[in-house]
Amino acid sequence: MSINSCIVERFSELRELDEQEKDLLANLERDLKSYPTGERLQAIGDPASQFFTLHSGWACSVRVLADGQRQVLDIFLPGQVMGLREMGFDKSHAEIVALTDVEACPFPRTRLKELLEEAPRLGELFFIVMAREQAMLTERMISIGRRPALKRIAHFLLEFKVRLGCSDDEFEFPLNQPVIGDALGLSAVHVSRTLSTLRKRGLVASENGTIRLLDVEHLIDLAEFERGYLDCHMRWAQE
Amino acid sequence: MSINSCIVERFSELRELDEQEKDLLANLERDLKSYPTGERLQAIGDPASQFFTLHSGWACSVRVLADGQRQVLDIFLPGQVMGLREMGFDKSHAEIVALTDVEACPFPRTRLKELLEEAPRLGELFFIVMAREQAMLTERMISIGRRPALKRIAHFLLEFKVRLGCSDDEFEFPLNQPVIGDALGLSAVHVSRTLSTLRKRGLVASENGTIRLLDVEHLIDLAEFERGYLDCHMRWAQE
DNA sequence: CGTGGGGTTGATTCTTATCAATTCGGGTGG
DNA sequence: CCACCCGAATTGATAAGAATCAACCCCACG
Repeated sequence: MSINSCIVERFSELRELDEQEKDLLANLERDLKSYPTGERLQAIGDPASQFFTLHSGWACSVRVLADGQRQVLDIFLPGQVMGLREMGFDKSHAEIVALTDVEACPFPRTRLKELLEEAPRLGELFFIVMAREQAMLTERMISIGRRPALKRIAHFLLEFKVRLGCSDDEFEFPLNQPVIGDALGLSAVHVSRTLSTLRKRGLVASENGTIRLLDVEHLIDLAEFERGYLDCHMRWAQE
Repeated sequence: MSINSCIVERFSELRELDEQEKDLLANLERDLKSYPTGERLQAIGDPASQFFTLHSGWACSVRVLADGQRQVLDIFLPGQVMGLREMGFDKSHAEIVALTDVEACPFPRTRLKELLEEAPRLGELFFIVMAREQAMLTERMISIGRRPALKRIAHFLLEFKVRLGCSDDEFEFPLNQPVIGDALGLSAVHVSRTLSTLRKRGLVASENGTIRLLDVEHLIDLAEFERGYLDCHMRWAQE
């Protein structure tokens, strides 16, 4: 393949893949299209007949309520398959929106079905991927339901440190405050205030799209962040 | 099989099953154990090496925070597989608790793997089941994040009407107010007040474990409940 | 008969939303 | 180069929604 495939990279973290499996996965990421920031890749009510692999940039799925309020459901990073949740439904229940300039590859859901027939051993990996995404959903549900704003945001930031796999404590973070609010069930104004107190406490620093976690241990403590959260071990799939 | 199998019933709603598939599924529900109300089927940190099929009664998965607050993640009804989300992780991230007297069948996760090897066509159905559960999670995340208590509870009640598949507007509803609160990110006290205003408005009535929706149309309107939500069509799996 | 869990109700407090005004920085066009 | 505009972020003042605390009732159950 000419481009390096993010999805192959991701899945390789779960289990050693053979060449056929790698090829099949990489095919899901072959025909990249570019979408500018803010572009809507999928609208509510669209027939749920296609998925997307995200190759570069950040995206999210979001549900808009009657009064204009928004709830962000997922934040997608490169290597993720977007739309898997719509599997089993006729119509999409959420929009998919590009949060930065994005390269993604749309593919029909039948392709996934074919792929699983050709390489049934990949099915298990898709299960694990879905389970991991559910774990992120439930963790955010816990945040929104039971944690105050400060812990919510601290937890949210730590989650990205883990998801991005950066050993460093400074990373690109292109989410603006309204998006953070819509992901965490807060108003943009309150996100601003809360980030500001995190800054005042010397826990984080940020400048134009980059965030730096100044005291990870303290943050983990504050957020009751579970170490090992999201560790999907290769062991599992290899048993 | 001697007992009728709830899980076979459930899966049959998604696709016509052949006899082998039915047998394999029914096997997951063969060795029923009884758990009294309040019993913990699984604890946090338990090795995530087994799942449960729920045969009768209601159960939930719940996460307890350091300060004792709780967030209920799922409410399980008969025919559901409990613990699927832990797939891919070493340790369980949530408790599973019996909300009523319960009959359930624990089985090792390896059984699921074997089953999928013997009947690969069932894999797709498990995907759809997981997607449907994710849809319920996201819908509740939207409630908790963005809907006021009245709409939250209205939506919650309507969801059970759909999940229970009861054409009637009156059904068994064994959840007490603390549990409802923990599922919806509210305090038990506020659940009481909110249910009371729903009653005052003539929208619902309830007595000892039974609830009656007096004005479903109005409730749907109030909750912005999407008709067709959770309709996983047989069509999908049959394509 | 006590006991404890669930439910209700009232008073008060706390967190967060909302509304509004201001600043800042980055683009755009004259 | 500057005036302008716009979106994002900040800050203050106020309001709304829900939590908390507390008292009480009811009832099933030992």
